Amino acid sequence: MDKHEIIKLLKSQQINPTRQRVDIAQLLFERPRHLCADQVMNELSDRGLGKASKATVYNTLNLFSEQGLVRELCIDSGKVYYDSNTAEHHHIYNVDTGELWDIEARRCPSEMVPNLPAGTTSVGVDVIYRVKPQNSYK
Amino acid sequence: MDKHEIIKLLKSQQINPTRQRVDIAQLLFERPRHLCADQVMNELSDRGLGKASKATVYNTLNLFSEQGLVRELCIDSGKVYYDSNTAEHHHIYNVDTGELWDIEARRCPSEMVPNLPAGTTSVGVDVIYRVKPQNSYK
DNA sequence: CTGCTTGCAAAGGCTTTGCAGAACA
DNA sequence: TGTTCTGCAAAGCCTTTGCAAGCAG
Repeated sequence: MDKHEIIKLLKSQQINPTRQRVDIAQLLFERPRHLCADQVMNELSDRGLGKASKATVYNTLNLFSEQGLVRELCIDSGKVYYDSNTAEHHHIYNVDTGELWDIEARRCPSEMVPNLPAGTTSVGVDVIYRVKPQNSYK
Repeated sequence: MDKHEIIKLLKSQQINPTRQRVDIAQLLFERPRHLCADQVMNELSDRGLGKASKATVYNTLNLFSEQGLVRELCIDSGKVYYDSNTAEHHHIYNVDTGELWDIEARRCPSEMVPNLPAGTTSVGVDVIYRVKPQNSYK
């Protein structure tokens, strides 16, 4: 996704495309990724991209998430990952190595979808398959 | 589950049944529950049960989790919940109110279980249906 | 004694907040 | 000039750690 498309994307969500926001969006949307705040900070400086302060990175990621551009991922407590793939999908997580893969969502037969509590409506479903190396002792 | 059973349960997992551990286990196993560390601390003092220090509560919950007596739940980042229901099951989480319900695991037809990455083996699957009140603006 | 537990306080990691200065329209 | 952002530092929350004192066999 080039800079022009990024700006269009941000504007489409009523997000003012400031330099920092565009830079962060470029990292996220160059391909489907899972990034946490400090990875964003590091990549910004490792590449030629302009830097952003910690506060701005957090603000921006929260903003993107509120606007539905990314999806917050709660894999293991401690830190939040932001998933730039907003299509419905599930995850496989290697608890030993931290690797995280997207997998296509398995569409369940309708009789397998649970009844939601009265008065509630669905916001989404998170499915995480946790795996470990076959010869791990954990 | 009475005190005697609790002690037997702990011993069965090679856990020395100290006073603090038994008290914490009683909270968890009186019925299927989802508790985080500070809730455990509060309940210990709110009821006649003997108190435990923060460090001990955390150590104990981690110990129980390592020994498979409880399951760590990562619902929203920030804090860890410990689920005393270790039977295979899924969850419904109300993002507005924080309510959390157990639901029976839907056993998927085998063709819906994803292929795991080569060299890995399954540790478990977490499924969380996120819901909100029907008239919430969130 | 010796090893395991506890509890306090300090340290640590991640995230949010307050606020002054900068940028932009 | 007014609004919106940014960035620094401080504060906040949850959790872990270091270590001395306590307890049990």
